[in-house]
Amino acid sequence: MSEAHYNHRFIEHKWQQNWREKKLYQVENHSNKPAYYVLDMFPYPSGAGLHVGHPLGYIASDIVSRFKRQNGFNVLHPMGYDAFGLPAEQYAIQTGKHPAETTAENISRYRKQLDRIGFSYDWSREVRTCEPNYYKWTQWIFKQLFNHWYNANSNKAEHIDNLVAIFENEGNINVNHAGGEVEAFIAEEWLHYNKRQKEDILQQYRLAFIHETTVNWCEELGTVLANEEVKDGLSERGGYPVIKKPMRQWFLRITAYAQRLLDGLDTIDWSDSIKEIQRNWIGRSEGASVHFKIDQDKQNRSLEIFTTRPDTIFGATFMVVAPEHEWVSDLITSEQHDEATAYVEWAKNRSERERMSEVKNVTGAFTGSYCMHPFTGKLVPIWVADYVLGGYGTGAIMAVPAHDARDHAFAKKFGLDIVQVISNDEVDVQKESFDAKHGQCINSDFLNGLEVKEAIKAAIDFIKDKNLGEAQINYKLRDAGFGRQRYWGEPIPVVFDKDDIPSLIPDQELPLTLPTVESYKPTGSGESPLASMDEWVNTKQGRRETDTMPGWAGSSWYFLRYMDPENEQVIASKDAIKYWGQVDFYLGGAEHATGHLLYSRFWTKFLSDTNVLPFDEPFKKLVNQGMIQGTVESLYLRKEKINDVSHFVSADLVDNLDDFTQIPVHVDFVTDYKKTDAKSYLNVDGIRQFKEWRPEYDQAVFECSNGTVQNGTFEASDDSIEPVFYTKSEIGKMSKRWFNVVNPDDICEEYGADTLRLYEMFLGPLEDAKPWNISGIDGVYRFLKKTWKLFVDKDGNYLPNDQAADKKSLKTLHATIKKVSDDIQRISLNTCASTFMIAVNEFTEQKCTNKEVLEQFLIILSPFAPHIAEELWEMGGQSESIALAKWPTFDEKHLVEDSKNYPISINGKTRTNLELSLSLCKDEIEKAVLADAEVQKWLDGKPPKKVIVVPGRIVNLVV
RNA sequence: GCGGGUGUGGUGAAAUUGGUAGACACGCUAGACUUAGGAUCUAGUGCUUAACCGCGUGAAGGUUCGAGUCCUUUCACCCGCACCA
Repeated sequence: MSEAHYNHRFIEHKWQQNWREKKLYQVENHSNKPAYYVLDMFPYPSGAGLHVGHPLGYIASDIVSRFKRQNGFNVLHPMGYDAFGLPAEQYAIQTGKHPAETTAENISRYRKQLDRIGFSYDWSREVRTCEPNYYKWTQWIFKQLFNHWYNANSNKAEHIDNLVAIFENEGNINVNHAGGEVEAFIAEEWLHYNKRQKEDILQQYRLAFIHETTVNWCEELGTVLANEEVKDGLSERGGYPVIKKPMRQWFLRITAYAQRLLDGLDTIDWSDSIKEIQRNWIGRSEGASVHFKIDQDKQNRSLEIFTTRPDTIFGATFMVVAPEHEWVSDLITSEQHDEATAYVEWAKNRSERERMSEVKNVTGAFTGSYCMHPFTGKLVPIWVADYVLGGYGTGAIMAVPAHDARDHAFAKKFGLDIVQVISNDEVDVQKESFDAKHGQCINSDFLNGLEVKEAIKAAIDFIKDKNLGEAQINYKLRDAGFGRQRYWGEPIPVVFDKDDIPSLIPDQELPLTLPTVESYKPTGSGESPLASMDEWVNTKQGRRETDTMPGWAGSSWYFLRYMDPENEQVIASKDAIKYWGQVDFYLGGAEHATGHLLYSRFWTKFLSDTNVLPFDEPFKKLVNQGMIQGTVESLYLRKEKINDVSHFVSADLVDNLDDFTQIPVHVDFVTDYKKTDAKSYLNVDGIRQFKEWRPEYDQAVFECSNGTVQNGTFEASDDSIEPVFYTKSEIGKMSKRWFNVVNPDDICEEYGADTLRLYEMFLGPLEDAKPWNISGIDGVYRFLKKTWKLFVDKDGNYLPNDQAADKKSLKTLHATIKKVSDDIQRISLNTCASTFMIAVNEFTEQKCTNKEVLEQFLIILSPFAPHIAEELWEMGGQSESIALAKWPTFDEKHLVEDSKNYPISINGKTRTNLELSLSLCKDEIEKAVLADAEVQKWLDGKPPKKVIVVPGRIVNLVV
């Protein structure tokens, strides 16, 4: 006897247990079916648990997985955890609880939440980046990077031993590599270098290398941050100030792959916006490097600059070097010493934040030195200014104030010459620079009369001919800092000997496991908590590296480990990698555009160079799900206290926002939260709850338009009984921080996982950001109940039977098959949900009881709502899971119509409809339309000027 | 400033190749039924109008028999990058 009513709690529990026991979603690495790999970006298991936004992408990818499985693919659909990270460590600092412990707890909570939603993950393949048997391979990849260099001739990574062999034979004269600048040496010299010198040279070549640089130092977090982790001079996590500080750091030479990372974008199916973000980040620009001979230089040196506008070289009236430029102190003359040195010191000590916030405010100083203009031979002064960046190009520029806004501002401020060299009709270059890349050269000797584009070519040719420089390509992309002064990360498998020369620990000692420490507090000296563990740090081979790897290390290759998670010999077997190949479908947030998504592409290319992988792009197709937003509720608080008492003011009374700060309020206290057509507000009870929650405001006054509330009593200014204290409602992130989190568990409890799944899809296009709004969920729940009623009557009897299906039902079924099959493939999952609703409405109307039709419908519904589909499938006597059922084939013949209700438009406006046979030809249709009484009325007896007949679509008359 | 994206009812949104704009839902309005529910069913619901007409996809032009869709200009909002020479 089945349940008469749709009971989601019972059904979902039953089937989740059944799938688990049968290991239904476990897959093998061998199959005669084609492989398909569907991957979610694995989560960082935070203490807050999942909110309804997280599963959005997981639901979509689960639908694709189930769809592919039913279409005959062997589908790899795994899940795991990105388990190293700062929050667990900060929690440990506060509580002393080991990060491994909190991480494990968070993971088990995540798992429970995920299980309730009915995903088809193969959990036997779960990976956790913090497990030694996982990070063993992260360390192994690091070792490979250390042991390789980038050969710019063969355009791939090669083993460092090959490089050493070359050095021993012929020095580095013929070596063309991507990496640091190295002075030329011959074999003889190499052989005479000592160990230290050799290693210093090799460090310029290795893809993982240690290097003294200025880093983004965050005092508060006690760590170095990558550029990506710094936003506007503040740490992305926590918002603490970040300054520049010199430090010895591990780096990965991602810049070696800049061009390939750029080129590879053309081969993958990702959104334009993500590709553009990456292109922008890599920041390729073409131009020329030019040497400007320094006047009166004892060493006879030339200042090398990079420009994308060599066509404007005759307009270069001064030079600028960055304060970090290595020759700055040499360039500063004794007359200029005091002023220029003071400036350089000042500029170097400015924090990132100060530099950014004062972009408009140009600063700089004259060094006292001059360069010789390579084209004219004139002397041009050399300035130092921090608008030129030490890290880009050569850290020096030729300034062309007439055609570059920044140079222009600088010239104006310091009274330097402005010489126009590109003609234009719009701007007076003495007042404003003309930066556009078009116009003709003037005042430019042999370039005169040339268009900008031609002039660039001509100038580069000249530069090359005269040996003044060469054509050059620069990238904004920087090498990636790889060391973190943190505990909760992968130890870097390196020891330093007594001469401080780094070497790798041998493979058989991997994994180098993370020891237990007494304190997780950073040492403050910039070293990780590991540094205080003498017995761990000091080994026979030397002193261990105490930095750990950054968060992105483990996530840069995790998709490979799912293929063969237990393998102890290699990161994954060749066979497994060959069978599964690239990720066919990758789903996750767009916020990883310049982090994870770039680093994993880099590692994949590297592993491809070293023959670990047969492909060099990790993710063939990428879809970015939009954020599910929440409504943030806040109260307006006067910045100034009145008589030492805090005053909150109802939103309708607030005029000048500058006088107020916004204090977030827990949405549970708010009346009419998110109801349509109602403004949300606090009543007396809400105010009381708020004060209990934030006791520091216990004495506060709440001003509303109908009175004030203080100490729990409401003094009305009119005859109202209840205060209405309006809150400010804004669409924003769903986050613990804003107290507006909706837990998927609650939705599963009330409406069921199938409703949650279908509703999240129904909400709108997957890639769009959309606010979570509970009110629509009833419609989806009703739909599932209606679906249930197609199969089960009110007494619990199973309804479908073997009576022949009528034509209409077959038409509904096949239209649905077609639409849903197409829409899943173009990831238009919201329209699938509507299509199901239409189908169920039609079947209900048709009183369809044909078992075959209804069961085929269940199959296509099952990726979206697997539990109810499974239950109704079983009721029909099926013994195998619906997840293994074959996706129905669409048959055109059921959709063929013999007539069409033509819209008849007159002058482009639809006026009437006419039912006509589809077998009619154009002329016959025209005749029939003109004969129609309604049409005649519109024609008013006159013949139409023109008749357009589109058979099967529309008829349009022009009168 | 540069790059990417989005603007359609009271709300979430459909409209895949230019062919009946607003599917499917939410909400709302009436009504039915009743084991009074967060139930079910029926009808209506872009604006305007008694109705016809008219007007309607951010705005203004254009192409076309026909434009949400194509072209030009422009406005607003969101996201990313930003002193990158």
